[in-house]
Amino acid sequence: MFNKRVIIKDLLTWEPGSQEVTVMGWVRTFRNGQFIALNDGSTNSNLQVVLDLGKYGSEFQKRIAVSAALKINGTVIASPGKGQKLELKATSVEILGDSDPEKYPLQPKKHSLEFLREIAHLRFRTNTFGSVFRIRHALAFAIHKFFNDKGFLYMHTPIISASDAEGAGELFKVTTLPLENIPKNENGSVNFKEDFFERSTNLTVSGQLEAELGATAFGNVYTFGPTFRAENSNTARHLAEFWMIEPEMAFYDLEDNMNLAEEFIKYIIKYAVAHNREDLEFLTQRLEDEEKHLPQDKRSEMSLLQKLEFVLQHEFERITYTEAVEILKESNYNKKEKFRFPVTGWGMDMQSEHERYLVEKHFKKPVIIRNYPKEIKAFYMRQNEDGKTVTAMDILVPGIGEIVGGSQREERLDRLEQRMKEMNIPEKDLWWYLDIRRFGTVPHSGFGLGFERMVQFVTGMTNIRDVIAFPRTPGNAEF
RNA sequence: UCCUCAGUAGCUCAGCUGGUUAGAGCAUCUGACUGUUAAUCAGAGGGUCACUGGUUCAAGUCCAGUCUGAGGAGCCA
Repeated sequence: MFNKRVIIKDLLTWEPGSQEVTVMGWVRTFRNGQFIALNDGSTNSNLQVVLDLGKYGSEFQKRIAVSAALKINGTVIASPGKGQKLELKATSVEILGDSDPEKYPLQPKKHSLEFLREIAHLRFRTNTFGSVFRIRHALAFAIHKFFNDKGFLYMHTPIISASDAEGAGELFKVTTLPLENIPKNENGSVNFKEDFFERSTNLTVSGQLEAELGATAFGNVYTFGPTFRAENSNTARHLAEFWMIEPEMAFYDLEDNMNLAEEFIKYIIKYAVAHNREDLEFLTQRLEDEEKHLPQDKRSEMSLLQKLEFVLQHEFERITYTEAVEILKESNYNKKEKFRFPVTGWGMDMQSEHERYLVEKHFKKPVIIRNYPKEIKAFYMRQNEDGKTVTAMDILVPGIGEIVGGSQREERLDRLEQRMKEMNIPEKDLWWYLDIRRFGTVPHSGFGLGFERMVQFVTGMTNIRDVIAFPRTPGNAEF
């Protein structure tokens, strides 16, 4: 019988009254041969367990080492010591799993995030990663709740795909062909007829195109699944395997799309602020301690919790691409030539330093930029009447950059076909996508939100590798 | 992939213009103490100075290459 254990998070809210309970967890510290700080992952707060002096013998006490797993029976009493309201007076202690202190790498002290990344299988046992992953869970749950409450249908789009949806980026090939002896056609190309699917396939880079098929039947759908990009990107905000949320809505124009995206982002932040207060307070403190080493001008203007509250209380700034370029051109930064990449004018693809200037220096809050030049955006975005721009929108947030990319989709068959020709997208692979425009086509819109970037924004973690359990990046697929 | 910086004990780091047996805090081990909060006190063990090659009487320190990591850039979510 193991499931009668009391969860420490719940127990800590009790009024002590000599209740007899069983708790199980892992030792965080053992002080004075008498006091165990026990943690079961439900909260960063530890339960103080008090042992009777001399009752267990020194051999047994040695086994109460950091991260040993214990089952403890005891009574909940008011704590005479400072620092905790209650404690557990142990009546019996059982060691479920030993932890050799000579070999266990974690200590009750600060570790660098780089070091913890190398022991990702153990880093959940730290306060920082405990908080990050409880918040990650809460955000994932809030996302499903938000869409479910709005009547969206959760759609599972394929992981293995034959189409290169956005024409974007390098793909991971999926094959069962023998790598040491790949069957070839007469012209030397790979003979995919002999492959498992009898065609070339890869891991998905987006579920959007399939989600559009769902939206034009169910009205509102969303996907929430893994996404794969084989780009050789080595940055604090890119992963080869990441999770993406892609809502797709029929009868939505860009305005509706932006409204939904802003409401959505605020909803899930609000959920975390309401349900993960303790973890957010811990991470807020962590960031403040971190920034104590930095010079004054490098420190954040707001604490993590202040930043989240600020985002909740203010409208996102909404500007057009054209306005964004004007702001950049007129900025003191540009006039003093502080940008590494000069602002060349309309038609330029904004560099991250430009986006960061708009978000962090100029507006100091999330910004939605819409109506980009069609040349720098994907084929499926709806063309505006000016012949130059498409109804795209990106949402940029301080510290992270682009967190959402979306658009109204081109629902007019002739316009879509013309754009695909211009961009050399083969129509024959996407016949099903075009069919949607042939049979009851409707204005529709959607966006993609990078889940890990969202978790970064809410937790304040600066490296994306620290908000996913086992990060996949170039040269790294351990665990 | 490009640019910049770094790699010294299990962890975090010090080690000056090259010069004897390479240091500290924490952790670990031994002992003391016992209502502690990253407990405290005393002692002990622990190093291929990332790797390979070079310069030099002498290299942790200088040079070259390689590997690994971080920050920035590109690609993007």
